[in-house]
Order: sequence, then C-alpha cells, then structure tokens
Amino acid sequence: MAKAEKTRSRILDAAARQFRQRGYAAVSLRSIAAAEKMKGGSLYYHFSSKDEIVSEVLNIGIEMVQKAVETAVADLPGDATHDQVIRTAIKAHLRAFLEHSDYTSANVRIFAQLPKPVQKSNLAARAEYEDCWRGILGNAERDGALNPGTDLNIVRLMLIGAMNATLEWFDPKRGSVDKLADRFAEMVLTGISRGGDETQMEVPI
Amino acid sequence: MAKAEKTRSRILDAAARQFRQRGYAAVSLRSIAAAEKMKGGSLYYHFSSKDEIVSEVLNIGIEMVQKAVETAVADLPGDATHDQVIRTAIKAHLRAFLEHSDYTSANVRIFAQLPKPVQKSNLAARAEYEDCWRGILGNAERDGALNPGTDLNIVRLMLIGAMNATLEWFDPKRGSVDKLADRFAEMVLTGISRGGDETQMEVPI
DNA sequence: TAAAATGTCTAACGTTTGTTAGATTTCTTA
DNA sequence: TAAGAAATCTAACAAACGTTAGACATTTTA
Repeated sequence: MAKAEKTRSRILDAAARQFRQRGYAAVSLRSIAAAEKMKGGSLYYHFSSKDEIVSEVLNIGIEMVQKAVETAVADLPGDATHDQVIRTAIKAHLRAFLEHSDYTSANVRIFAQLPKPVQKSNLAARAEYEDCWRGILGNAERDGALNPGTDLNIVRLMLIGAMNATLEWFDPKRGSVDKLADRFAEMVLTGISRGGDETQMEVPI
Repeated sequence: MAKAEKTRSRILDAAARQFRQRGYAAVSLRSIAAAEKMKGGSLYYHFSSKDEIVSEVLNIGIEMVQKAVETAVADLPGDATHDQVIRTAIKAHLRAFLEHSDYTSANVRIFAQLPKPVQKSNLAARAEYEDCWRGILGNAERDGALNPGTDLNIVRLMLIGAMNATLEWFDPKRGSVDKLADRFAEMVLTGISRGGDETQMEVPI
C-alpha cells in the first residue's frame, strides 16, 4: 500500500474512534490530526472536507458488516436449515460489528445527527444491508420455517436494532462474542418463555 | 405552574428536540433560546450552564419511562402470569418511549458523547431503571416461567436495546405503538422459528 | 545529485461557541 | 400608580471551529 493510502486509512481510524466517543460536531479536524501527530490543515491533502471523512467512516462501518454476513451465509453447506442460516448471520454480524466497533459504533451513534447530504451518502449502503436481511428472513418465511403471522419488517428492524445496541454494553472481558451470538440467536428463534403460560407470581405473604 | 417554571420546561423541550436531532456539541444555547424566541444569555436565568440543561433532559427521559413501566405492572391483577407482566412492561416502555421521544431519543443518542461528569449525573436513574427490569425478569425466572438456561443479563440488555432502537425506525403512520408492542412481545416470548427445525432452503434449479 | 513530485506545516480568515455583568424591560404587589 | 421583583436583553470575552494559500520538508525519479 502506498504511503498516502496508509496515512489516509490511519486518519479514518482515528476519526472513527473520536466520532464514536464524542459525536460529530465535538470532534475537530485538529484533534483527528493530532491523534496521528499531524496538524489540522494537513488532512486536506487526503480529504477535501470534514464531511468527506465522516462519509467514508459511515460507509466503511456498514460495508465491513455486510461482507462478513454475506460470506458467512454463502459458506454454509447447501442443506443448511433456515434456523442455521439465521444463527450464522447473527453471529457474523455481531463478530464484525464488535471487531470494527469504532466504525460501526460511529455509524450507529452519529448518523442521525449528521447534515442531510452526509446522511444521503450512506443511504445506499444501508439499503443494501437491509436487503441482505430481508432476503434471509424472506427465504425462511417462504419455506415455512417461521411462525405464521410473523411480521418480517418488525422482526428485521428489531433484530438489527438489538444487535447494534450490543455496542453500548458488550464487554469482551465478561464473555465471548460467539457465546453472546449463540444466546441471542436462541432467544430470537425460540423465545424466552417456557410456554406453559400458566405460571403466576408467587405472592409474598 | 409559575411562569418561570413553564418557561423552564419549554426550554427543556426545545433542548431535547435539538439534542436529539443534531447531537450535543452541535446545539448551541443560542439556538435553544431562539426556538423559544429568546436570546442565548437569557437561559442563564433558568439554568446555570449547558451541562445542567442536558443533565435534566437525560434524567427526564429515563424517569418518564420508568414511571410508566412501574405503574403499568403495578396495576396488573394479582393473578397475572409472568408472560402477561412482560408483555405489559414492554408495551408501557414503548408507549412512554415513543410518546416522549425527544427526551428518550436525546438520552439514547447523545449519552455516550457527553463529558464524564454529565454522564455521571444520569447513572443513578439508569441503574434504577435497569433494576426495574432485573426484577421483572428475575421474578419470572424464580417461578420457572422462563426457559431453563436463559441468561437474564443478556436478555435484559437485548430487550432494552431492541426497544430503544425503535426510535430510529418506528413510524406512527405505518402502525400503532400497541400493535408493535404486541408483535415484539410475541417475538421475545415465543421466538420466530416454527420449531420443526428441519426446513431447508429450496434450492432454485 | 539535481529536479520533480509528494506530503506536511504555518498562519491567517471569518464564524461561532459558552459564559458573564450590567442595563433594560415586563410583571406583580401595595 | 409607584416601588419592587422577576425575566429578558445587550454587548463583550477568549477560545475554538472549518477551511485556504502558500511556504517548507521529504521522498522519488532521472
């Protein structure tokens, strides 16, 4: 990789980390540059504006996750059940999400606060990733693998929302990503209720 | 309500709306004041700093939801099943959350970006609300209403995370909050998988 | 090793920021 | 209606912002 390219991507790393931690407006070009021992003005050799930097951070955050999910699902054997596909996709999403957490977290946290034009530059990537999950869940429903009456839109949005929220609380020191993914997939697929549906509160005397 | 009190709470309304939309640093005291046809300096009659404003917004966001959930659960008949309790709590959370969405959304979106001292001023309220859910799920587990092996911490965090994420996509024009809450509770309690666990992909020829 | 290309720095610009002190207006009370 | 309290405004402050032009340093090429 050429030198400029390396510097460019190190700048993006620093930008993602700071956007994640302090938000969009609070992060100055001078402080991004300082993280790479540069001066603010020097960033303009690699980028044409602050908006271009944040726009790249946004897109990287989504593309990494999408590629991870698509490859993981494509690598499954042809006779995999839909439950297995969903489990695999969940695990791939969480792995990629938490591994590149500066980019993904920056995306989740600051997207809504960005100027409209910057948001627009991320909409295509977002739509593509949504379609990826639409496909996974749509296939499962088509083959009768889901409970009848399931609202696919709500399921998809809840699923992605819950996974994205792990960024706010997941702590690798207290458990592996894979275990979290397994537990989460189990909950989504089979629910938490024992099902008897008759257990009442034990009223304390 | 005294005049100053009314103005104060209208300022908080405007602040919450703007923090939600543009983030913490991007919102100036002048623009909050302008929304109430005031000048920036005038806010200092009601608040002692920008941090005090955002701190109040944060706490209001949580307290409203917590009170809603606690009252809804307390109002249930004594013989309610744990499934019913969970359904009720989910519905109450979503209702309050989406009704006061400027405050709750501001909290969810900007908390991580705030200076440490401001975060601290919201930690007690957050812990209290966490405990509320810890109680609900703990009771259910104690009485054997949940699937054995369920990790209560993960369930709680996933649940709250998924509900909070509705702020990013819920559109009242495309469905009521109550219907959303029902669908969501159903998904959490019974899962989305039909359970046969044997349905494979129909491979297209 | 000289010339050219690549990369970074300096210094300045016009705005905007949170905050403050004190003047000014608006409302309440006697 | 006059005096006092309550609420808002004005004007200024130092600091920080994105961005730019051009000087400087470093590396590559011939």
